[in-house]
Amino acid sequence: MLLIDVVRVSEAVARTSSRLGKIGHLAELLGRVGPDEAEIAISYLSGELPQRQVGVGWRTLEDLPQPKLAATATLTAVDALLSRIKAVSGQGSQAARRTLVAELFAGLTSQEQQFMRRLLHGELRQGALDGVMIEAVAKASGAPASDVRRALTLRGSLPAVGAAALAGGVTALHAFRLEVGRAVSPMLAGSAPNVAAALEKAGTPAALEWKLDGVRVQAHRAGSEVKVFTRTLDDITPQVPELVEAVLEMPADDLVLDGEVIALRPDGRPHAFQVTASRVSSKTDVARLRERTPLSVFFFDALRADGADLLDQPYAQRQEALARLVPPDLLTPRLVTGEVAQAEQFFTDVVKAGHEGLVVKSLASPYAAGRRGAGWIKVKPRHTLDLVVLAAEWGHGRRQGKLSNLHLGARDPEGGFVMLGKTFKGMTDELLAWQTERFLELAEGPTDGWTVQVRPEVVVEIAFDGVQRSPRYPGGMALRFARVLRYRPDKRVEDADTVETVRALML
DNA sequence: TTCCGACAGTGGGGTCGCAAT
DNA sequence: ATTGCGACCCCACTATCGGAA
Repeated sequence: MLLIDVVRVSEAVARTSSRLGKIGHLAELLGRVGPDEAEIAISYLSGELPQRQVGVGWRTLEDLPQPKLAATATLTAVDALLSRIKAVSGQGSQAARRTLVAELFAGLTSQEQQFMRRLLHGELRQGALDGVMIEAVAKASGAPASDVRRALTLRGSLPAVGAAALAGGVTALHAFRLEVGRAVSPMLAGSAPNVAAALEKAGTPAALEWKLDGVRVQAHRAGSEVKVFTRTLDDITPQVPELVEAVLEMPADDLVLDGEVIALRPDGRPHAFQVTASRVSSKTDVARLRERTPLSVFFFDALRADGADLLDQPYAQRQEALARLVPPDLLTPRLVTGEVAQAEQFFTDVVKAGHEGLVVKSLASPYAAGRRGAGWIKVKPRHTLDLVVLAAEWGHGRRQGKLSNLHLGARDPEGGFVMLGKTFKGMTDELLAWQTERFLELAEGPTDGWTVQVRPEVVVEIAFDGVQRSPRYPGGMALRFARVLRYRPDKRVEDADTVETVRALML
């Protein structure tokens, strides 16, 4: 199959707003792709590369060779070239990589170049990724979507699952099983504004677990071999020896556990997230790093234990298995209750202990891997500040032509403003239209064609999760997860919060 | 007919490893 | 030694479609 066939379908999908229409276009192509090219086609049309990453980003794609006029590139040829690019990126010069990237793009028409560039950026923007492709695979193979989804959960790769479904239908899908040593898509949580709302969603009584601000880990043990994966299924085993040792001490040699790894201070309070993230991502000198910044692990779920898969068991039963295997000090603190007052007290306690909040879990829910919002709901406290808009950046995609990303500043009592970060979150279309007009009126000073500097006259109420140390911003601090709540036309700039107020929140 | 769950899109700050400067 | 890029850790929120109620 030619790349242009895939590109044309992608464009048709992008033009269709109906999901069923998108699924129809995708399924039609899956019906005519050969078995040796199915994985590549599924991969591209769900916005991924079979190679995952090939070490090519926006900078490498800045200047590309002249496009060809005739579309002759085959899927397999393009795929082979991408594999070579990945191999060179793994060990070799950027010059060699650029040569191969140029070779790839020189063989493509301008239409194909556009597609490949977006694919490499991870910004397909056709309105269809995994969720829609699952339905398309189901339609093309005649298998139920739930079977496709379940196989994906267990296998972690939609191209592999899709190709199997196209070749062998439902039977092939049922052959996918949880395999110790291969990561399962982790179950994700939805969110609620407060504990009462979360309890309502989960149903009572519910389990409330501490939400620790660390890195999600999935630990597998087969005999004396342990592997640890992140949320995106990356293997981080060498970086977390503490966790490996803890799992090896457990009285079972066939298990899969879900938990969170976090760096704690000697007094038991958590380090800033940056400290945990740094430890977990450091690959060199791990032995020395662990002495200075040891990692702790807290497990909250068991996906396999005692030779049995537990994914379909209700939460309460998985907890029993977990408690049998994991020593009490490695269990995530939890409380089962249906009383709102008791739950709110637990929330107050966890925040006072310096942690992020709670995850509220339905006692009946199975481990619905890879989906958000099923039976788990997170609750975190929310801070707010009144800040001043210092600049705005033009948006991309559906926000093209709209000023989107805001530069936020706190008032400096000595005069001027100190930038604390940016946000593009929380804006409705109506708000985007309004702020575009307003900030163009207030535009002032130099522009790089991308960022519009504005007179600091507009006060905006910002919600955020916390203040973190920043090596980037002048005040040495930045807001974490900032989002717009509303504009405050009733407030003057002199009423905005000061740098001192923000600094006090960092301590 | 209305409601709501799931999805895609739009980007945020911080850190590491690696190659180029 | 420093800088820039790519990848990946954490992530919130809105718009939209289409099945559920």
